[in-house]
Amino acid sequence: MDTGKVTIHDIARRLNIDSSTVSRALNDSPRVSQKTKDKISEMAQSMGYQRNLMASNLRKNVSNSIGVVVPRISRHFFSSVIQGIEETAYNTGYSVFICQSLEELERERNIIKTLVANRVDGVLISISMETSNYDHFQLLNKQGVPYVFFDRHCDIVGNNNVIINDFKGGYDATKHLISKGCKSIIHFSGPGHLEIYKNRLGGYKEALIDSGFPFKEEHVISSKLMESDGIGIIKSLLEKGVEFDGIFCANDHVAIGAIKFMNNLGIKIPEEVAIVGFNNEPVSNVITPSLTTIHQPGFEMGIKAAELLIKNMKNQNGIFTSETIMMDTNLIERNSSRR
Amino acid sequence: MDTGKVTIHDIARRLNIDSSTVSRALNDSPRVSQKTKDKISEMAQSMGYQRNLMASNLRKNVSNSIGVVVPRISRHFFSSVIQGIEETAYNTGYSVFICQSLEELERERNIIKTLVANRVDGVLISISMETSNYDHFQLLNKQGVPYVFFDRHCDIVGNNNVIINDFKGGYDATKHLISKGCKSIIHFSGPGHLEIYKNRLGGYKEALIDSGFPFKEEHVISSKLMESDGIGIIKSLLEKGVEFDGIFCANDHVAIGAIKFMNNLGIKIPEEVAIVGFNNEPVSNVITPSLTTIHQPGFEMGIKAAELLIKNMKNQNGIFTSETIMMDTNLIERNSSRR
DNA sequence: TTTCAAAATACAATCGATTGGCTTTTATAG
DNA sequence: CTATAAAAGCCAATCGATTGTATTTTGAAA
Repeated sequence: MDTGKVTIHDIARRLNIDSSTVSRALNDSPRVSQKTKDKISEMAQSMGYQRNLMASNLRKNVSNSIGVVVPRISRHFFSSVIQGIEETAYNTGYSVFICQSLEELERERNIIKTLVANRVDGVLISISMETSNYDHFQLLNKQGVPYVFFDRHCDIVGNNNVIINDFKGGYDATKHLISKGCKSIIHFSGPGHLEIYKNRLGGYKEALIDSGFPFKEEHVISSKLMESDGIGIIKSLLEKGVEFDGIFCANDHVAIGAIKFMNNLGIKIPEEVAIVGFNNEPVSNVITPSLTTIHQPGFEMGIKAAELLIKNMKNQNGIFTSETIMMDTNLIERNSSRR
Repeated sequence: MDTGKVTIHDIARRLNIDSSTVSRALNDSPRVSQKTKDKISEMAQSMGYQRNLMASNLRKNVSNSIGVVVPRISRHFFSSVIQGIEETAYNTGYSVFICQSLEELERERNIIKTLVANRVDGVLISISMETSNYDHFQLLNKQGVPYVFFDRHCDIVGNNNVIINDFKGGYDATKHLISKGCKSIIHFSGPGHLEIYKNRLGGYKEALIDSGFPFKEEHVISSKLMESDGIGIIKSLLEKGVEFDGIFCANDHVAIGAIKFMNNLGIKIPEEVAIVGFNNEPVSNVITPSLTTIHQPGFEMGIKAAELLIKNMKNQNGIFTSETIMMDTNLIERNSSRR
């Protein structure tokens, strides 16, 4: 079957030499003379040769690519991480497969399978909200594909992780509200099985206790942290007559929903209720009042995660190490808590 | 070299049959008996076999994948288009390579090369702001890789495009401002060589003329449409003493910048200046006042673009057709122009 | 039991690039 | 002019799956 595409054999035939010499020349091997190299690369150029990576990779048994699995690329945080990953990958000659689980476990499973079938050399994963079962990652172990979790990780030991210090983020956010005089602080938490939300909650709890405030179960409300959840939660809190003067939200979206709704009700932010988000999404600086939030170094995280993965990919003497890199957050004070 | 990965040959050896039978069985060929198929798939399962797509694709001379090139995945519009593309691709069995040019021509060039080297079966492109030279797309023609432009297209005939009716969008936005009583409307335009901005500008012009207003060169200001540009442009307009009571922005970001800056100056929106954006980015509904904008059906566009591409990929009898699908926009009225 | 088409399976080439081993060419020294 | 080591290049196997052709097996009819 003639595909119309030029191969090293075509070049070899034209120059009346062997295809192995062409291959070596194009790879700048010392086993080919400069004169021949020049002749070959000129011919390759003029014939419009493009190396077939599928063939090359098959032979070399690598793919020179890494897979990235995120819940959604549209989330600012994830797209900055991806930026960082691509930066490192680009500099080290890897190409990047970006995949979205859309927060669905089923898709996450399929993605892992496809990545394995495509023989990626490594995988970077931030798990979906639905992911509470980790069996599908065993496929990576079985196939000897190194992988690193970033941000949303699993509570399994022996993994490689690059994570945010969510505990400190939650702690700082809560302490900040306390320092602003809040006496009764609600926490909008995420799905309970996700480590990051457990840790943010943990930080919240400890900050309360450290400051001599009681921790109340009923002050923690879990949801999927969508904008609409913010509205619903505020509504039901008011209906139940729960008193509060501060909210720490586990992400910015749910905070935005809450702010919009409270703005409509005429509840004054930050005077009556101060609010802190998490993620530093671009919207957080656009809403009125602007939202105090916890910044996560997404770009740097991407770089670190890719570096850790590549380190593991090179270290293919069968010895897998496990390492967890924790990255620091910082609080950005804006008007939603400035008083 | 033993890679530890199971191949059809390993399965064949274990069952004492030929690897071709294993291959046919796993592909559910009628040439293999049901009994053998069962035996093989059971063994494949238990040995943890995963098809090597690199080998399979090499042999079949396809990759079952399409490449997508966008300026940035973090732009809401592009991520919705990608969602649509993935939807279609997923349903037709293709996997998707997502790549970001980051608005740089150089990266766009490299991406095209890498995609070609990876032998993608087709490419979907939305060009970068720097792209005014189209030579690198010739590589796709030379290699016989079909491609479709979406949103940001080239002004070359014979291409396949799925585009927004930018002219109508610009026309509607301007007409809307006029209907709200604006007498002097400024247009924040994008880089002049991009078709989409030319067309939005064209719509603006026609709407003015249709309504008996003069079109003034000095009312059109071009920039890269970043948030910071919005601030800068307003500043310089005020310094120059240009009078205006309406702004039509070629994207939402530049509009956000302008709104923030005018809010700070105490210029009342929409009373003193009404403003309309373009893209319906999520922030447009978060800023105060909320931004009237032109919605583009990103998701649907992704579906259409992928469908058109796949149609072209199948139609590989050498006859290339060219088709341009134009998608309609609609104006979303919000507070920045409600009066 | 033989016959023979149909069904099932085996053989071998192939996709395009890479690479260890072997042969030819070249250049230098004796 | 020959010997010989180094340089250059060729040969052939290989990566793993697919597929056209050839061969064997099966089962049913004669």
